[in-house]
Amino acid sequence: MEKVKVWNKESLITELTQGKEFVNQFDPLASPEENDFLLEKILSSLDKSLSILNCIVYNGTNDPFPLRDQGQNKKRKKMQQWSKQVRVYGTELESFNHEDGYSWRKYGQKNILGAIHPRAYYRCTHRNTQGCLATKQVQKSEQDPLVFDVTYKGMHSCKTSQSSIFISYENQKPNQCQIKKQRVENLNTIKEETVPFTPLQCESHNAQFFVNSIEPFASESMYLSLLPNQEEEFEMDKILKSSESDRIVFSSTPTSIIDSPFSRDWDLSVNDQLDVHDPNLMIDISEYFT
DNA sequence: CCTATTTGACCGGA
DNA sequence: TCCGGTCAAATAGG
Repeated sequence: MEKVKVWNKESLITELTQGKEFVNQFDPLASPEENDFLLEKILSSLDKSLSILNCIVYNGTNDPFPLRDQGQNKKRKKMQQWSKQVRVYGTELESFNHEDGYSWRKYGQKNILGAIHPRAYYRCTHRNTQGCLATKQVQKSEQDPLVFDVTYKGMHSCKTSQSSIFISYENQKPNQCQIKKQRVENLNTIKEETVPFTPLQCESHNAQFFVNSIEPFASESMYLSLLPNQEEEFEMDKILKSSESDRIVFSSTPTSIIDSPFSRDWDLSVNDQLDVHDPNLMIDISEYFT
């Protein structure tokens, strides 16, 4: 399972604050060298902030990447579309394969006029089997070779997501926590069973997760993946391992997104609860279920 | 053999 | 007609 680095809001605030500091220090009367230096710092802060935003967990809104022309009662575009930039690290650079919770199949690549890098076209692997029409386009950024522009088109209608824990906000009563285990029996049917999973259990197992990714098409839910080195006694991991095609819905409380513990905590006042091995972020999920 | 990727051909909107 | 997006045959690889 691929790990995706996650940053928290504090890092974002730190970066932005730092950027603001640099802006404040900017003095038109200062030497060009000094201001160049400051400008570089400002740009760097903004760049880092953007990177953090690209990785940060989305919570409260249904559409973290709103369309520009999403106005009033105007006709919707034929297909929803949103873009984001993804920064890659180390070895990912060579073979860009950003794990976003869905499986994609490449179906084309084009050189784009005026662009240095070609654009790659992907569609959902389950297009043929489940008629899922989601697609995405990936193009290396010209400004930063570590950044990829990713444009998503269409919503996923497919039901499979391998080896992911799926936290769902929907239809929950307060202070309940359960795992819905979904097994894809065949291409058309999904068998679902509910496994109780209390906050106590979360705590006793010291459940820690890497946030894998949060995608706009999963805006009311999020994918988490288990830490690979905590597998032995951890019940959920056993469940995960029981089938390649298992999908686990890890359900929690809220009656509304706004009141969601995620929207509260996902403002990532994640401080002490977090075991931070920079730059990866681990989240003790027990705090979200109290 | 099956599935995924590559890549030139093709299509259609501007 | 140009160009971005998709198709599909060829190819790769397990």
